[in-house]
Amino acid sequence: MTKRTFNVERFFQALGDNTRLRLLNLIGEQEICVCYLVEILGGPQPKISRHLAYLRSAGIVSARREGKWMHYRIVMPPHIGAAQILKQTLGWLKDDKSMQADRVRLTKACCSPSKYALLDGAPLPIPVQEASCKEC
Amino acid sequence: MTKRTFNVERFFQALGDNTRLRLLNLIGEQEICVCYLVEILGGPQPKISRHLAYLRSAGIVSARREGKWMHYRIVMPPHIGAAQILKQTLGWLKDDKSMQADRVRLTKACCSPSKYALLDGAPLPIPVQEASCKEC
DNA sequence: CATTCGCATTCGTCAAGGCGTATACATAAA
DNA sequence: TTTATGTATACGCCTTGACGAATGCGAATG
Repeated sequence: MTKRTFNVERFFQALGDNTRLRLLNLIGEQEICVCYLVEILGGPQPKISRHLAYLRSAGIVSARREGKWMHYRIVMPPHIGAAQILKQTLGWLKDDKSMQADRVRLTKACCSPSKYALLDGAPLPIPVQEASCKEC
Repeated sequence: MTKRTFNVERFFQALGDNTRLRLLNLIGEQEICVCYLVEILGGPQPKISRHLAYLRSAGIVSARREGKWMHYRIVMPPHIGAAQILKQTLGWLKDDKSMQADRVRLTKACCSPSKYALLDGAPLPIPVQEASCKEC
């Protein structure tokens, strides 16, 4: 709704921030509620929200409202080249130590959301495409 | 000499600017003199120099002095993931219309440098690795 | 030497963007 | 209709970085 034309500069700029890379890593192949992202990244909620807005404006993620919860998922850019780079980047993140740690913490949070004040009653992430969540 | 440790954010930020993408596209698999880059991009020389400095600090290019001429070439980042993304990006640029036009103009300049005031007497680009320049 | 040439850096200005804080908005619950 | 909850936006502050213009610096040339 915001950015109609895909912008290459904007695309790379969106990837040039560690918080946004962490968000993309956590979202991965799921459609995930914002509250999980806030919980795992640990920062103030507006910070997360602003970075998600940036990713939206860059056309890298899309949002869906479900009641009072917002679900985010990664959308592949229209340009084949950009899509390949995004996939490659996500794969790259999987090999990163701190990114792996983030995902482990997300998995734990998913398995027992009631232990986290922010997550009590929150909807679980929904795998998209053919991906499956072995742990949960 | 400037940045010792490779920085992921810095890497993507370096790619998030059209002038720098044009520079990387022109350098490609050659070791090329700055004067060509100034000639093709057409802007003021300090602008080109500043962007080249940015790419250097991000560890994406390296510079070599030869007399009064400076030659730039692309260096692959130490991280395999980053290297793959850089290669993919360079390939992506090859498919872009305006980037192709830049390369055509570079080829023309290489074939008759004497026609350009800035390039009279300038050293020709030197292909690196196994790449060959069919046109020149 | 001084000059010229190729390129890099500095300076001042301005816009973009990151952060924390406060607030607005949307939905659901009471 | 009020209140609470989840999320987004607005605001002020500060840093980064892009630009044009001017200047600095190394290497060749006279």
